[in-house]
Amino acid sequence: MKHIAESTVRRLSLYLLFLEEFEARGLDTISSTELAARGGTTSTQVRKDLSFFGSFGKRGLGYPVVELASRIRQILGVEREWSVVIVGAGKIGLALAQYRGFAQRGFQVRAVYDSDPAKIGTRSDGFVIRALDSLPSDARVEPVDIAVLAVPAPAVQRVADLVVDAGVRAILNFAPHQLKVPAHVAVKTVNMAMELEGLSFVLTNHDD
Amino acid sequence: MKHIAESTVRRLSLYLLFLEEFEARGLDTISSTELAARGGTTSTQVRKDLSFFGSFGKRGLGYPVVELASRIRQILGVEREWSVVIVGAGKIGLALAQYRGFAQRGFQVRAVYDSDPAKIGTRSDGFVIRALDSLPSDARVEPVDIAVLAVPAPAVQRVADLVVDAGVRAILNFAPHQLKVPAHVAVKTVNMAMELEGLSFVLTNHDD
DNA sequence: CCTAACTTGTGAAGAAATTCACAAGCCCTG
DNA sequence: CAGGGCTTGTGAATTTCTTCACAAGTTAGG
Repeated sequence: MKHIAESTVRRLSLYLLFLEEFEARGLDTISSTELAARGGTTSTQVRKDLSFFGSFGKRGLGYPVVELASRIRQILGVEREWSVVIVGAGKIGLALAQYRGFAQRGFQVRAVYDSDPAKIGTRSDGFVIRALDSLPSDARVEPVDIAVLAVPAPAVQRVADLVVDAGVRAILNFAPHQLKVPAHVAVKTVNMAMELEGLSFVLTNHDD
Repeated sequence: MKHIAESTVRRLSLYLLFLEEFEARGLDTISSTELAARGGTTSTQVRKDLSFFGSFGKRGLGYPVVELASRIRQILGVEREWSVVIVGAGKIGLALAQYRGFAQRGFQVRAVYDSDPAKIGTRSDGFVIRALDSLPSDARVEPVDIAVLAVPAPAVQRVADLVVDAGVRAILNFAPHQLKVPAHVAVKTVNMAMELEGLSFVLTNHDD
């Protein structure tokens, strides 16, 4: 398959979000124009994005909502379940552990890890915090697809190395630190301060 | 000024992160190559990004670490303080309220709001949860630059409308919902499930 | 002071992403 | 069953972003 741009994948996620809203409202079909209006993009962009994966619409009519949603889920790989672990039982880690948005999309949080002895063994939101050291052996028993890292920046590279060694092939990193991982491991970093900086830039350089 | 790409701004944030590391390590100068290696980009990209804003380096030598960091802070508008409020005193909102990464960059969390009467008035991490209804009058007394929205998706548009009416000009949205706001308001949405979907896509379509 | 080894800054080239423009298909109405 | 009004799918054009290539400036060493 031709290389798909990251931006296209992000938009597909958005489209899926809207399709599920439309699905809930019982609509049968939706046009690229409606989908675009909802997501702040253009109808051409919607059609181009979808065209990379096939032809899902009917000319003159639009796209069948349920079917398109299902196809996008397939494309994104979210029609199956993914096994997720959270590393870091701080405020952010625990908030993520109980976040419903993950489960809704088939991301099953299996366990929460921490290296702080004071936290290990304690219960929070139905999770018993496990020792980080036990992650590799746990992962052998029950493979982990995605590790969410919510640990302090100075520790995150070490933790990333550990989860990669444990066979994890995708990492969602919340620490403000750029990870170095082998090529076969996918990483996304969410840097919340960076997002605010983006807003700060706009506020500062906005000519009004 | 020429229009600056979002991707450039994101990279500037990254450069600043690295520069502060270098600063802490006491290095005087840094080359575009070193900066690039650290952030997974190319030296040309670094120089091009910086060139939009001026010439900060010395040929043959590199960039003065402290000065470049300071200039980037200026460009991003983070050499000043920004007044931030959090709306939504759920797990995620409270985690964000106490997140140190914000304060480190001059983003001062002034207050946490919620509309749940059971939460209003309770104390958490040093914040007394305020009634969402009081946000507009609070904002008149002490202006709010940025609102961070950590409320359920169905409520977020209503909340966004409220904070925009209260004079907020930038929103960081954590709800999985695309906001509609007036043109003069800057919005960034962090959709955590969407990030996982991006990883899911890579895991699914990765040919190995 | 001259040369070698770096490094920046930047037009120009190249690649990638988005938008344009339109043929082709579908549905509804009369 | 013909025509009008929509809508998709997609090559081509355009715009945007990245990379190339190199002149020009700096330092260090002999």
